Order: sequence, then structure tokens, then C-alpha cells
Amino acid sequence: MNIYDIAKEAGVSIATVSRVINGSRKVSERTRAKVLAIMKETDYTPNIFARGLSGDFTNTVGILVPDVSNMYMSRAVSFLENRLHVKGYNVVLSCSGYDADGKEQHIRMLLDERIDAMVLVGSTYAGSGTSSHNTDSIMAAAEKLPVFLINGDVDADNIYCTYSNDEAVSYELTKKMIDSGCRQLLFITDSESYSANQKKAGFTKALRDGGISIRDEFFLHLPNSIVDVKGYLSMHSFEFDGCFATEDAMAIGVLKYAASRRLKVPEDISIVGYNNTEFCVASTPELTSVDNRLRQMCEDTVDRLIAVLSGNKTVPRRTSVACTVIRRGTTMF
Amino acid sequence: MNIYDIAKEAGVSIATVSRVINGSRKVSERTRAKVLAIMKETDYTPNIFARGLSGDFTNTVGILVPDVSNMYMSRAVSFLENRLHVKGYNVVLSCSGYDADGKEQHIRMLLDERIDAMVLVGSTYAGSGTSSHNTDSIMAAAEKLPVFLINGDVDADNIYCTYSNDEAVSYELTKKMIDSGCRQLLFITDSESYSANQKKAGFTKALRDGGISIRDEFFLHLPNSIVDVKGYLSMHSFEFDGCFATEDAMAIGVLKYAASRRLKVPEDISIVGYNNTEFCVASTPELTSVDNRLRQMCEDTVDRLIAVLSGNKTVPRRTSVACTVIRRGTTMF
DNA sequence: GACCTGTATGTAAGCGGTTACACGCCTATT
DNA sequence: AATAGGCGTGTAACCGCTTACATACAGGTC
Repeated sequence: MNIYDIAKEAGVSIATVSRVINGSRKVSERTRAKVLAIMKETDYTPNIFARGLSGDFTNTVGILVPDVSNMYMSRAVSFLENRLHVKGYNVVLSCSGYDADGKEQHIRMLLDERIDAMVLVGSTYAGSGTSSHNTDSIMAAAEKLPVFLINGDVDADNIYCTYSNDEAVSYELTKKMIDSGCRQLLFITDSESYSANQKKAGFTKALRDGGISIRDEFFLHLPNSIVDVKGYLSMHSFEFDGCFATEDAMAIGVLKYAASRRLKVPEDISIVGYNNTEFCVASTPELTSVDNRLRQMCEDTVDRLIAVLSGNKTVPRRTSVACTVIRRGTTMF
Repeated sequence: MNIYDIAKEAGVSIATVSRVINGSRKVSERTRAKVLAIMKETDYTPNIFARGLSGDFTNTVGILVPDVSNMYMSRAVSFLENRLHVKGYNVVLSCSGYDADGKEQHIRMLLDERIDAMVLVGSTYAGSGTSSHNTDSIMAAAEKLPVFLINGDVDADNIYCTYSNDEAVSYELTKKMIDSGCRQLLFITDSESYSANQKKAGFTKALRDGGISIRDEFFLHLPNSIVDVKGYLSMHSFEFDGCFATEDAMAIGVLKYAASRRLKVPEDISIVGYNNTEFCVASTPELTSVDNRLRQMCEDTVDRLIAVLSGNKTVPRRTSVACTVIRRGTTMF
């Protein structure tokens, strides 16, 4: 069943059918109705490959995440997919892993998919430099189509960013821990992503402003896993009275470690997580965390994406949202 | 940059280039090398729309899940995507929600994407009948392409199923709770999926065999959320001493409820979850759960999918894996 | 009536691949 | 020497759509 069948059935040419489908030009009301009726009757849907081949757009968006099984990212994908679907877009999903090489390869594969736009969630950076290996492949992609970063900030043409004020809220959170008496503060992260770096910056600044000594071994880089974090801490017996984790699961790992050592939370150790995932309410005490408005970032991204694809030239390249600290039982404040 | 450019550059015809790309026929080693060199040099990749239009396959697989933000499903998507990617397939993701209508619509949209095969994770059923509204749309899809169910069982041509022995393991688990003294057993589920029904069957059978009275109000249908389950139980003050939840998050909700009532777990209440997600180790005590070999099911599904697409006619339509009970702190056994 | 304008529709040329079929050449067989 | 067959390669049709351009026709203007 193709456009020729519909045209023959309706007694018109394929061009007319195409125009009815796309609403691209005036078609008389009579013909339009007839064509639509036959399309419905025969359950016809245009072949997307033919459309993609001849037209300039595909109604498909590529989403690249390091790992969908991560709760934060799966929520992002869910928010993105839901809104994109409503707007008539399909989603090609690619999970790159956390290393830069894998990511570059996945970006290339996505580009081959001839998508209309690309969304990158939680961009990771190979290094801390401004023009890392990683940014390069993003820039290359942006030559071909608009690229949208969630939790990323690359200032370049055709790259649109959305991020939250992670540095400020991390500063605030750390300061509160210090104000409530913490002196030995641990920072745990699982990645070198843009937002992880922001958080680290806020954390470090608060320590410096608070006159707290900064010790290298207090910056841990561990897998985002409860068991791994707990295991690591158990093996290395740090002395610390506060912990900032860039992901909730890792914070829960700290909490479990504290429990295994019979340390009281928050009296002996304060703990904060990030992302306000469901992990926060799974533990006892419940975890203080940060709601970084993921849903809002995702929906805003989709809206801007559609605006850009519609040819709107005035879409802002960067927008930000404000996080909220969600106080629960693992902090004194 | 298209196949004509490559052909011209290499001094051969487009047919030869196409043969090099697809390895579909013999090409002399000299020409092959030359064409490959030029392809690499010019960074050429074939247009997938042209391929999809003329060829019969697209190297794209559709994955349909009710909700990727669910931890179990996001893991499934992750396992599937990873293995498919390795095998050279792309993934179109669609999140249908839990209702049958949404699902049917998403299946139709996926079919329009001209995918090679479709994978459905955690198929939901509108009713308990054999030929529900829902099965119909799956059967319709199977007319056009092979359909793979993870945690589903539909006996029809071109539909391939993988499931675990949920009924047996649920029976066993429930029996153990009864043996360890439980008499008032709650069953909590969030869906009417195939596997939820299997679990319910095992649970019910164990109660019957154990001579335990079965009360309708002990079968709860709640959202898969810690807070919702805890909230519901707090509002309705049941008397129960054992709980079987079909998802870990809900089991954690029960645990939190118990804690809020100062009920001891597992002494006063035994709790078991399902899927062995990271939630299990987030709580104290940690949650007894069931590892249903999701990874194995996913990888097995991908392997069979590729076999079917390769024209292998002897791929078994149904396979199953054996779950393992993971004992932790919320049960007496 | 000749001419212009605007609207509805048709024709045909791509888009970039795959592949059936044809063809030329070289070697093996008789 | 004639013939067959296999191998490597080219030609051209086709996949199903979009769209520039052509065309036909109705109504308005002078």
C-alpha cells in the first residue's frame, strides 16, 4: 500500500495525495476529504524511508546517554521521549557508556541515522580543558544538525544547552554542612561530567570559604553504586563527618557504611545526595538531596528543539533552571 | 557524499561499491581495498533511508516498554541496547504507558518506523482472557515482523517469548513465608502484566496449599512507588504479617510503613520484593528479592532476534530462565 | 474576445541506495 | 578449436516519497 494506490483509489495524482498528507499547499476541500477518507479506510501510513530520502526531515530525534540503567538518566529519557512522542517525533536511543571513545563512536552512528536533532544527556568530558576530545565530536555533530545538551554547557553555534545552578546549590549545601559543624568533608562522584565538575567547584569553594582544609584523598571517584561505595569506604577507613555525593545511590552507600560502623546519621556524619531520585526515600533516615528540575530541563529542551526545527532563529542557546534542596533526615539543617 | 561519488572516485560502478558495503557478492580484493580506502578517506556512510527504501531491512529494532523510568525496565532497555548496538543494530525506543490503548497506538507508530523487529518488555494485558485487546495488537504486529516478548507468553507464529519461572519461584517464596509463621499475607502489584499474573498465581496457590484464608482485600493494586505504597498502608491499617510485592520499590514502601509503625522486620512482618534492583540494598534491613535473570533474558532475546532476522527457521519460539531467590534481611528464612 | 491572474492539479525528476540481469573475460573441459 | 562455466563488474529498474515546474481552467479586466 503506497501513495500510488491511494492516488488511484481517490482518482487524483500522487502529488495531490502528498499535499494532503503534508498540508504543504492548497488542495480543494472535496479532494482533501476524499483522500483522507481513503487513507483512513486503507489504514495507510507513508513510508518514512521514502520521506526521509526525498524530504529534508525525518521526525526522528536521537538521544544519547551514557547509561539508561542509571535512574537519573532513565528518567531523563522518559521525560524526553514522552514529550517528543506527543509532538510526533520518534526517538532513536543510544547508550554510549562513560568513556569518550565510545561516545564519539555512538555520536557517529547516530548521525548516520539521519536524525533531525540530537539530545545529549549528562555529557561527559575527557578532561577539564575547554576543548577536550569530547567536545570535538559534539562540535562535529553540530555542523550537521542542532545539538541539545542537558546538563552541559558548550558555547557554540547550533549547540543548545540547559543546565541547573549546580555550583551555587552545591556551595550552599556544603556551607550548611560546615555551619552545622562538619569539618572533615568527603566528596564522592562517579564521573567527570559538566555537572559533576560544577558540583565539585561549589563544594571546594565552600570549603575554602569556610577555612576547611582540603585534602586530596577526600575527593573520591567511584562507581555509582551503593555496594561499591560502601565497600570502598569499609576498606579504607576514612575519618569524616560530612559527605557530599553527586548521585543519590552513592550517598546511600555512605549511609550504609555509616550504619555498618554504628555511626549515627546525621549526628556523627551528615550526608547529602543529588538528583532526588527514589533512593532518597528508600533509606532510613531518608536522604537529603537536590531536585535539579530534570523534568523541566527535559521539557524545555524538547520545546526549544521543536522551535529550532521549525526554523525559529531566536531560540536562546542557553537556559538554566534553579535547583531546590530537599531536606530530609541525613543532615542537621 | 553518496555512492556515486565513491564509485567515481574509485573508478568503479555503484553496484560494486554497494557490494563492497554489503559483502553481498564477490568483489576482487583489489577493488574492495580501493573502495574501502576511499570510503574511509571521505568518511562516507550509506544513507539509511535509501537503504531502508530499497532493501528489505533497516538494521533497526523497536523497543516498546511501558515506562523507561522504571528501574527494571530501564535495565532491560540498557541490556537490549548494548547488545543490539554491538551487533550493529540501532534502537528506536517507545514508552507506551501502562494502558492498552496507548500501547496499541505506540505499536502502530513503531511499525511505521519500518523496523526489522520489535521487542516488547513487560507486556501488559487488559484482562485475564486469552485473547485480550492487547494481544490483538501484538498479533497484528507479528503479521509484519518478528515480535519478541520479554516476560510475556503469547503462543503464535512469529512471536518469540522469553520468561522466567515466576509462578514457581513465587510459590516457593510464599511457602517459605508461611512456613516461617506468616498467616496474614498481603500481595501488592502495580500491573496486570503476564509476570504479575504468574506471581499472583504462585502466591495464591501457596496460600491455598498452606490452608491460609484468602481475602480479597489482601490483593492490592498500587502504583510502583515507595511513597504511594507507604501512604496507602498508613491510611488503611491492615493487619498483616507477610507481604509479597511484585516490585522492589513497593516492598520498600511496605518496609517504610512497618518502620513508621514500629513493627519489626522480619520478626513482625516478612517482606519480599522482586527483580533484585538496587533498591534491595538501599534499605535497612536489606530486602529479600528475586533475581529473574533479566540480563540473560535480554541477551538471549537479542541473540534469537538476530538469528530470526538471519533467516534461521529453527529458533525456538519460547524459552525460559530460572529465577534465584536472593535472601536478605526482610525474611526469617 | 484577448489577456492576465490565481487556484487546483498533474508530470516527472530526483533522493541514494539494492539487486536482477547482462556482459566480457579467463580458465577448464571435451 | 569449440564450448561451458565461473567470476568480477556494469546497466538500469525500482523502492515510495517530495517538489519544481507545467498545465488547465475559472473568473476578472479592458
